[in-house]
Amino acid sequence: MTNHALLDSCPLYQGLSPQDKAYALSYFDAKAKQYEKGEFLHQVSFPLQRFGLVLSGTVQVYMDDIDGHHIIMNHVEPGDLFGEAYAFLGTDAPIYIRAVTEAEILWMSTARIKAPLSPAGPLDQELSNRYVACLASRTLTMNQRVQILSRNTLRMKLITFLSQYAAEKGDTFTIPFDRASMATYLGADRSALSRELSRMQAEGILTYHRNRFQILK
Amino acid sequence: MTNHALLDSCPLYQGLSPQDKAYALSYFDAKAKQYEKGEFLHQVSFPLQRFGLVLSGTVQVYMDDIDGHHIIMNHVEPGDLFGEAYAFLGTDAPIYIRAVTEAEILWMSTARIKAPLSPAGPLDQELSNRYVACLASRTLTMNQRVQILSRNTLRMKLITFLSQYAAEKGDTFTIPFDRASMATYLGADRSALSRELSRMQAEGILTYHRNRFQILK
DNA sequence: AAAAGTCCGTTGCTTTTGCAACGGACTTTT
DNA sequence: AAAAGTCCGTTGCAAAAGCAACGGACTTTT
Repeated sequence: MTNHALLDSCPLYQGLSPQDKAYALSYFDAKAKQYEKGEFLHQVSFPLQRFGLVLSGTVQVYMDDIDGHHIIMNHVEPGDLFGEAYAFLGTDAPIYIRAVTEAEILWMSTARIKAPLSPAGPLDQELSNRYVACLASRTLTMNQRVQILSRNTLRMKLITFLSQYAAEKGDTFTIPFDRASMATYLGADRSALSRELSRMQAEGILTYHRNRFQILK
Repeated sequence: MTNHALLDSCPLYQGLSPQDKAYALSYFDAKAKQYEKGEFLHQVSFPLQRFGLVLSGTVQVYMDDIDGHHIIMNHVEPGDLFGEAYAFLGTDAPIYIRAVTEAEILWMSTARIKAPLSPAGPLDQELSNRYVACLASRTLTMNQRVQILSRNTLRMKLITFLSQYAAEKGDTFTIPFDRASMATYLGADRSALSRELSRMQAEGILTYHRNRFQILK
């Protein structure tokens, strides 16, 4: 059975009554599926038929470059969506999607968005709008990512990255990355990242332990 | 009068009959406006009410970082859209939009997407789908950008950047950037970029003159 | 409890990059 | 035609960052 409590943390379902949630689940033709740690949810160069909502666990969307480096496109935690754009376009998706931990995914279809029932039910337009809003928000998220990656020193990337968390969560927060993933996410080397974090801590800019950070000034 | 020929190069209007184009223009409540070189189309922290289609000229969407560097979010040429996501969400847009050259912009509204007429005309759903497809494509474009920026050496950024053009246009192509903008787009220093390009030319990887490139291997 | 595995900080070394500054080719203005 | 402006390559130098390797703390497995 699908976890209705978690659905509330996803903008697609947020605040809907139980009946409306049930309607929404059928609107998106939602199907849950379980994955083991390390399992691939999608392989390069297949079209992505559906987009996913992470119900539990963590998922990463990434590409590989020639040197064998991963490029993290999207790091997905419970309540977050992935693949909305690919699913709508139906084009080949040159990405890997992999379960970082054991994970449960709710797979959904865009068919009703593209071809609404006629006459459309009262909720249909609302759900369509929510989906489009998610798609638009994705653009904003990626803008933030570009903002980080465009900085030309690692320190500035870090400051931008951490500021974005601080803006949302306050001075103290936990990030969903280990060091290696964080480095990949920032487009940098892990040791260079550790070194820079050390320096910034020594300079009194911040404090941290593992993936928990506190910004001091 | 709006240039109907150019509309055909925009996925929103492509292939529509003249009557359908006229309908589409009213569907999006399209209004054209002229801008001088250097003029701002939008300033930081105002909500963006409409999204734009560049009819002529060039427009850049960018942010500024603390050091006064520009971060190019979107470089927009005739036939391209900008601001689709902000316009739909109606949130504050922390960006500058500026005419790089004299430009004519077709400003459009998302009102009909959010609240379709009922009953909807036969074209309405098609136009809505086209808009959403544009939004989804934007995500893919930004993915490509992230792919470039995630690379950890300038050379790899360059190879990724140029490969993306080569994949689309073949071995020889012209890019829409001068060196300074190209460097900003790659998140790098202009002189470092020039240096790396020189090296790659010396190594026989490519040939270039100004913004025209030929990939040799 | 030992062994294996994971995560992370550290460091030496080399390469890359940013920064600042200059000059040449070319275009536009006056 | 001179002057001003723009664009771009070049270079010296200092700082930054990648790479590789090691070791310690901690967790999980056997």
